[in-house]
Amino acid sequence: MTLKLDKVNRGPHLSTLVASSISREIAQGRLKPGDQLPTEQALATTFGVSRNVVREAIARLRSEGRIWSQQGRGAFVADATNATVLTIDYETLQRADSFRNLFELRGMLEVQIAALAATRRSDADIVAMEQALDGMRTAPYGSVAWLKNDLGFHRAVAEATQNPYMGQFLVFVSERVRESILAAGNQQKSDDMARTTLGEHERILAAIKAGDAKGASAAMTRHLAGAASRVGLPGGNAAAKPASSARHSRLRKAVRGQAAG
Amino acid sequence: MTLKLDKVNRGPHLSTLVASSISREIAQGRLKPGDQLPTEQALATTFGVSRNVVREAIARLRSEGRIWSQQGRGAFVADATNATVLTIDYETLQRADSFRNLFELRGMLEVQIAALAATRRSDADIVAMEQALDGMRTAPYGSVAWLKNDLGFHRAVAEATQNPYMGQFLVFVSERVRESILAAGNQQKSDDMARTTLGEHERILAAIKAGDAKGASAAMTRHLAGAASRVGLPGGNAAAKPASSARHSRLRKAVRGQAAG
DNA sequence: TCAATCAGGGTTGTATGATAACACGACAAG
DNA sequence: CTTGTCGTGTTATCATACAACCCTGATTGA
Repeated sequence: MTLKLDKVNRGPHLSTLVASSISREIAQGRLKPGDQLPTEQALATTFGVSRNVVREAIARLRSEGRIWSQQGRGAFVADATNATVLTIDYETLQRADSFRNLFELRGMLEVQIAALAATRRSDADIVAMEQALDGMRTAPYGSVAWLKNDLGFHRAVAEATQNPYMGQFLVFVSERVRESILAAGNQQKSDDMARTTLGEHERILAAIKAGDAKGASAAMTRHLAGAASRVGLPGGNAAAKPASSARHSRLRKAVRGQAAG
Repeated sequence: MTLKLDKVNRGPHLSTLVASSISREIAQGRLKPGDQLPTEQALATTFGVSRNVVREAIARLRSEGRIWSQQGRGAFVADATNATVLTIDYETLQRADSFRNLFELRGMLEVQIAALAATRRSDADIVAMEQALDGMRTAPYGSVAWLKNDLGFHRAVAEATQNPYMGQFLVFVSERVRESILAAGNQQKSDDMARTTLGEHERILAAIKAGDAKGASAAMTRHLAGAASRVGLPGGNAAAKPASSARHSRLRKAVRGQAAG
């Protein structure tokens, strides 16, 4: 049988724990922009780790634009708008409303992207969409191959806009949505769903092929509504996950037995 | 007197150089997903740095989801879809068409957000928008305070959707757009522009206040069209400009300005 | 008095070596 | 063929030391 381990392995590294701890201090306002962080040595002792680990954590936060450091002075909290990367951390992803919100954002992008794709698609884009659709036809519904081709179809649509950022953003949001779905884990499959989903995709492709922007966005809207109901969105925000609070058992060697159950 | 000196230097850290070097290897396909990276020791010797520096670079790449490492085995290149952060590096930001593409993405978000905000805004949201507008009225056009309030207005609109991801994404994209504008450095100011821009914002606010979704998105569309022309982005066919003039000095200047605001 | 200089401590950046934890194949024993 | 052990290689972490740099305050010179 396929034993589904939760993919929360999420950094047994101490530096990850330190980084998210500091990150939380910033997010919750206990460290405001401009504030100076404690020295690396102080952080090392308070967290009970070596200064090296603290430095890895700081390197990570610095690359995210959250903090900024200068030799001889110290490390400081950066302005929020300086963030050079867009990140959605795992904890907020687990909240019940985050799935609905992400889905809404995804829909907003998809509908507009479909319309744009209909007016700009090239022949190669059409081929890519058809290939992804074929891949979905030959894979069992909900399997890894199916999901991969599903995402591939939507990415092909996004790339048909000839705007690379569309695909980049859409894939990013879609992946977060997919993680949310997996975290909820309440999806049920049926052959009926496979047929319905395929039909929705085919209608999207047909509209894009015909260069019908309005039709494409309408078909995409229908597809998203169907997908929402398939994952139990309308009234069913079934967030039955027990909130994973087994995490902070004080740093150090608490990470040993994270087999979870 | 705090005079801004040329001290930015943009990453004197060796770990930054190592990280971007590895990152480039991945981006250019010399390291494919699943490939194993050289050992930390090997990387340290080839780059001529200490193993510690390599570890900081790897910690950074790992936090970005680009690579994945396991104790006792090694570090491996992760799948592209595993990226947990969305990042737009300065090199692609420098390309001529990236500004147009980012602006298009921003517009797509803004128009939809405005419509959604009109149906969901609370009184507090309206107050936030009015405050931002007041801030724009009392600041000189194009000044740091003006830009801050401009962004604040759009963020207030996004927050009125009651979907936190909307604001997060919009601010991120808008900041990249602003960086692009600063990098191009071809903006010219006039009092006329200030009045026009303010008027556009006021019409957006009025529509949102009235709960008029269609009006809000229409007003936002007009505002974006105006903004596009103000930064020298003609409506449809301006992609031909080679514009390879943006050099590193310009880029650094833009980075410095962003750090100040 | 005032200004420049300089010494000292504190902080980050980097290097180096050592140890623990883990993965994996080789190899012998059953 | 299976199992247990062991050795090697790798990452994760610790500890220490030094270099580069910033800031402050005392000293010195005019």
